[in-house]
Amino acid sequence: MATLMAMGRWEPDAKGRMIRAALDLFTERGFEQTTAGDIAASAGVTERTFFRHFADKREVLFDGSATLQHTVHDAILAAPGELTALEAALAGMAAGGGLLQERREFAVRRARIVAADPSLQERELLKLAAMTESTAEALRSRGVAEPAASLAAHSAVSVFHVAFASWITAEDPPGFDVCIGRTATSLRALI
Amino acid sequence: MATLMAMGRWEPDAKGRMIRAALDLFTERGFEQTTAGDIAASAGVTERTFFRHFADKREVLFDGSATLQHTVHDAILAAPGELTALEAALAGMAAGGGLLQERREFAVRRARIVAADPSLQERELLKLAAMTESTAEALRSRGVAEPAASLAAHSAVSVFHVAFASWITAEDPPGFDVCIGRTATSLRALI
DNA sequence: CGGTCGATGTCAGTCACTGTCATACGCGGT
DNA sequence: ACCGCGTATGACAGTGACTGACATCGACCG
Repeated sequence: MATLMAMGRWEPDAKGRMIRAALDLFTERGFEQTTAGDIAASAGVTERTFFRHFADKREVLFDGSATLQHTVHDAILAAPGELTALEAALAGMAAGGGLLQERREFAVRRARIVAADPSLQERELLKLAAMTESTAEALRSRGVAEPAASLAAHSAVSVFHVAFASWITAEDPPGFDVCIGRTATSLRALI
Repeated sequence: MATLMAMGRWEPDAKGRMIRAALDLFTERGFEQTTAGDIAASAGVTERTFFRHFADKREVLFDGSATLQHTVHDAILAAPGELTALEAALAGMAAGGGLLQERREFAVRRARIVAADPSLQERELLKLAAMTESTAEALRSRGVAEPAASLAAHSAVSVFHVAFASWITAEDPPGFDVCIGRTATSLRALI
């Protein structure tokens, strides 16, 4: 029962060590100036092991994205039935924001690294696109038809995106749900 | 006067030949199974020349993106002053759609290739993000404040995205502006 | 104590991309 | 017609991201 998950031959939590090492090295030298071998060595493993844990060099910065996506998806399904499509999707985004809120320091460091490299922004956009599709699927499960489901999903993720930017920038961080609420209000004023 | 632009040492339009060769090879074998050297050889140049014309292998499929972005940007600036932020942004998207409409066959083949490879979807998302930022900047030039400018830009590009998907899928292609109009109507119904 | 399974190390290989230098074409000047 | 000159290209070597194949080690299971 002590070896339920992961753990390799030597020290435990090889994946976590690589994630932390990558965050440090990327902060010091930048993403491009850090090789996969550097990260692996810094974590006490070989380069080959790095690529067994992460599909590519960028993925080391996106370990929590699947969890975030599932949290959002589940929150949408669990939202009160009387909510509109957009309201339910926004409730999901607020739930996802709660996850980030618990590790704001990590989120800020990570955001700085991503902002400095276009290839990391690409990957971030791909994760957001996956969250958009997952959100649309959840809305369809609630009986929302196309193209309303896709549009509501895109709108909600856009709100998440804009709200995240303001939350990460703020010096005195308000709650993520507050940022989402403000941004959603601005969106409603547009139409 | 015959050598105003481009032209290499041998045959003219090396860039155009590489773009067409890439489209053919990607269609036949797929993106990953085609090397940059394959495309170059098929176009009668060396691999090194390929990378002189395109920043990376994926860019060969995104040659028109800068033109599209500028067209959208200019159309927003040229839109009637009495339009709301979202209306002006949507007018820009319709103008951009007009560009794609002129080469629908190319757009369809290209879309199929992109849909089959995640790394190409990443690049497409990055181009859309650039268009979003450019759109937001144009709206700010019209006096729209933040976060309304960013949100209107995100909303308009989302409409463009969803409308494009329906336009590319349709067997009997309606006008792109019609698709945008329908999608925009669905968006307004959300809120 | 031997067998099995999973995570790791090792090594060779492909391909995307880059820097450098030599070369050849088109063009303007004389 | 000849001569430089700028620019696009060819040739070549090198780095780093990733992958496949195989051997090894350690923990658990009987």
